[in-house]
Amino acid sequence: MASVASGKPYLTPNEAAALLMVAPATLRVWADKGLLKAHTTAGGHRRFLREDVDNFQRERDQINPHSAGECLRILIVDDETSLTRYLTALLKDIAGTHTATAGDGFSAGHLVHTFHPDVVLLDLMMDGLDGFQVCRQIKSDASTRHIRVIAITGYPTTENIERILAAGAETCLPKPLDEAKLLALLELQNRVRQP
Amino acid sequence: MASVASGKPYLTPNEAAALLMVAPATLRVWADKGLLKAHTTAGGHRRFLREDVDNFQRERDQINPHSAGECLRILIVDDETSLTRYLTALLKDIAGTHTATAGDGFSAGHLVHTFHPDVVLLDLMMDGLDGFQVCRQIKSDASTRHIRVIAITGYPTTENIERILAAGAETCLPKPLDEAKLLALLELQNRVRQP
DNA sequence: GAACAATTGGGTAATTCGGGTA
DNA sequence: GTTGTCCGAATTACCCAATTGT
Repeated sequence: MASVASGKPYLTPNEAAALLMVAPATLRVWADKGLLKAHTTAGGHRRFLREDVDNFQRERDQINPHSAGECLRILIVDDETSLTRYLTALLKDIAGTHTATAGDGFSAGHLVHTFHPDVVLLDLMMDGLDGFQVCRQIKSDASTRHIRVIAITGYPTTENIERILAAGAETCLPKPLDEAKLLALLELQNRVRQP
Repeated sequence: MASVASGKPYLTPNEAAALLMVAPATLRVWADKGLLKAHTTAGGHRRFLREDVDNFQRERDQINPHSAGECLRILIVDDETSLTRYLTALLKDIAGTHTATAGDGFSAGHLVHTFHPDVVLLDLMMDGLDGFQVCRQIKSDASTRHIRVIAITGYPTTENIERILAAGAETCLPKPLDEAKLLALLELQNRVRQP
């Protein structure tokens, strides 16, 4: 019955450096100077919170090309039009969101690079499309690794959940979808609904 | 299923200048004028996205940005490993070629943006992947439209051929593949074989 | 828990960059 | 419109021992 587990809530130096479009060595300089807030592991390695990285950029009036501005960009990957339509309707009424949908693998791979999503809502069981693979590929490429992946499945078995989390998803939500929980994950609970 | 991964997701001024075949000083002028989209690091250095540079290049003149290099980049899209292995073996012995393979839709969509192919060799009939759709999507996006698509099919019916050409493919080759014809299309007939 | 590959830290030297100007 | 050059500053490369994750 376990439905929610948390993935990795921090960024490694390499990931943070990629986000800031800078070499890892530069990130060390910034962290040492105190320009960028950094946490430290027991062994002395630096860890960064996405929030801190975003703030760091915002303070410098910079736009992160990967998570541009105030708008939360959400990519919905599912071959069932019923779910995509439901999710699109749910999210588009909330201020400050931007959604796109992919019904097949090629679209998904394409949009990951042209739509530049902050989050991917990913159905696990699709015809001819392996959600686990999709997640693994997103997480294995430097240019897309930072994208949050929230999995959705009608078969929330322990094995499926473990597999998708191992693939890099931060959470696995069961169907039918708990709206409140989804919005909480996206930090959209308190946003104003648009007319 | 992807076989080629890309490095950092951004370009430094020197790298971008090299791609555009101009001096770094010129790049600064273009960036300052807003002709070329640029981001900046915390220290004020400019950073460019491959995508933006490609788009700029394409707008500036109609020359394929990658044909400028010596190397012909070939993406093979097929879920049959037998054909991909055959094609990879055939092409990799030819000087000045670089190949990547995608066995599923997501990989294909991903590699179209990270591998930056000059040509896509596309099987039409794949499990869970519609080759016609893939071709149509490549041709409908400004950032990938310039990529040549050569279709391959075991069912070269008049209808299939017409459909894929309508979708934007430049040719449809029947299986079994005519090596000479393929190499002629790629303009590789006379290239030296590597040891 | 042990082995292994990948990543990181720290330090210094080398390179690249921005801006002004020609 | 594009490029060369100069200098201080920002970024990066390179080394290797330690840490991390699987």
